[in-house]
Amino acid sequence: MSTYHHGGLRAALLQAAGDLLEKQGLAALSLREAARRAGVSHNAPYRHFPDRDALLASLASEGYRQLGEALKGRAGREMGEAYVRFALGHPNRFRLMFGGVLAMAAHPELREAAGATYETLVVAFRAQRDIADPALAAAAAWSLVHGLAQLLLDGHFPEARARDDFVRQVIGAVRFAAAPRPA
Amino acid sequence: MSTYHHGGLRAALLQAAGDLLEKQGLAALSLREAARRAGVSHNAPYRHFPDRDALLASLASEGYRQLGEALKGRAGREMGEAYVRFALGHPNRFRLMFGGVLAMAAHPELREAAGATYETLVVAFRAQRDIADPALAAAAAWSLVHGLAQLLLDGHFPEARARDDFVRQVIGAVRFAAAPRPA
DNA sequence: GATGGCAAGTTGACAATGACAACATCAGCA
DNA sequence: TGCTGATGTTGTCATTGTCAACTTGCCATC
Repeated sequence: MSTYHHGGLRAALLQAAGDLLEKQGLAALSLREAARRAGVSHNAPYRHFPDRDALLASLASEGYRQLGEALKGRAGREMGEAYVRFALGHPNRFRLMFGGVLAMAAHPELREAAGATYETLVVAFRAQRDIADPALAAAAAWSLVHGLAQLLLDGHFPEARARDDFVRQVIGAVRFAAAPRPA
Repeated sequence: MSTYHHGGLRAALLQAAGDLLEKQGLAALSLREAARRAGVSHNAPYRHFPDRDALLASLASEGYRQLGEALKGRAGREMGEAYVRFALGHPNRFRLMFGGVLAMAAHPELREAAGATYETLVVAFRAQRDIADPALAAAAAWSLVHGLAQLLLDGHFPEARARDDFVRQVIGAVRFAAAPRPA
């Protein structure tokens, strides 16, 4: 069987690149190494991705979908905790998604995946009737958990020995402005 | 005047690298380009920084100090807004500081600069007596503004046409748990 | 069943980069 | 005067992203 044509190279590359990213970090992720691991020549990836950034964008999009899955079905605090858990569980993927390496504008695929995930958040908040402005609350909630995740990842909360508790407490320390007057 | 010895190479490199970073982004920042701009050979930087990461760490430390300056003297909402303003005003520097490119642990200089800035935040909150747990509130506040900044930077809030107002509103949508009982 | 075209892979090349080693310059001090 | 160490320099290497040109082999069409 001639293996000249790989068959599922695109998927194999994403797999290899994902492995590299998660286990060794973004810096270790080169197109050539991914190609090596997929058992093809150093230029084969260009048949499936216009350039390195395109590969990264695909990995990030995967990440948004995974994150969306992790949030689905949860609400409130629980959703926030799931968000942070995802970030801590996939630090390098998370950083790729939000590290500003990729310009959202240049990768429509990214924008769509990210937008869909955000939508999950907004919907969850829209359900709670006693909140003044659900959209604003959703933005604030996302900001809170996102910032918390990022700062934990970067090691900015050394006092957080027991991460799960810390996360719960921080999220618990916040209230959202109630609807001014139930008119 | 023989210019064999530059005199202030370290500072000149930081200057050049800072320019590159802020104007063209992290990807465009190479040791060699910085050396070129400082008018020295491609290897001169190694006399002042062990490797590229060390240069980046210095740039990030500068950033923490600048951020500290921007926060100093402000409190509450105002401090939060200043935080976001700093991030939006120096996007690439901010991303370098928090993008996870640098491992805090590997650069003590970084840890110290970041810690000092965080201290400013905690102190500001400790002053407010009606808050249950100031340390927790500080962590939550930092998370909130940090996440907000990051998400804005990445373009995740396309609805935020009027950024300043949006920031004010999001920050305003949050309350911190009050002290349970003024014992 | 031959054939021609096109997607998918391959080899080869190039410039840029981070890093190492060996050499050059020069200020200050014994 | 002459040494020495910090600061710069030149030379070199492996790695990487990307472009160009060539190869393979499946599929449709005659």
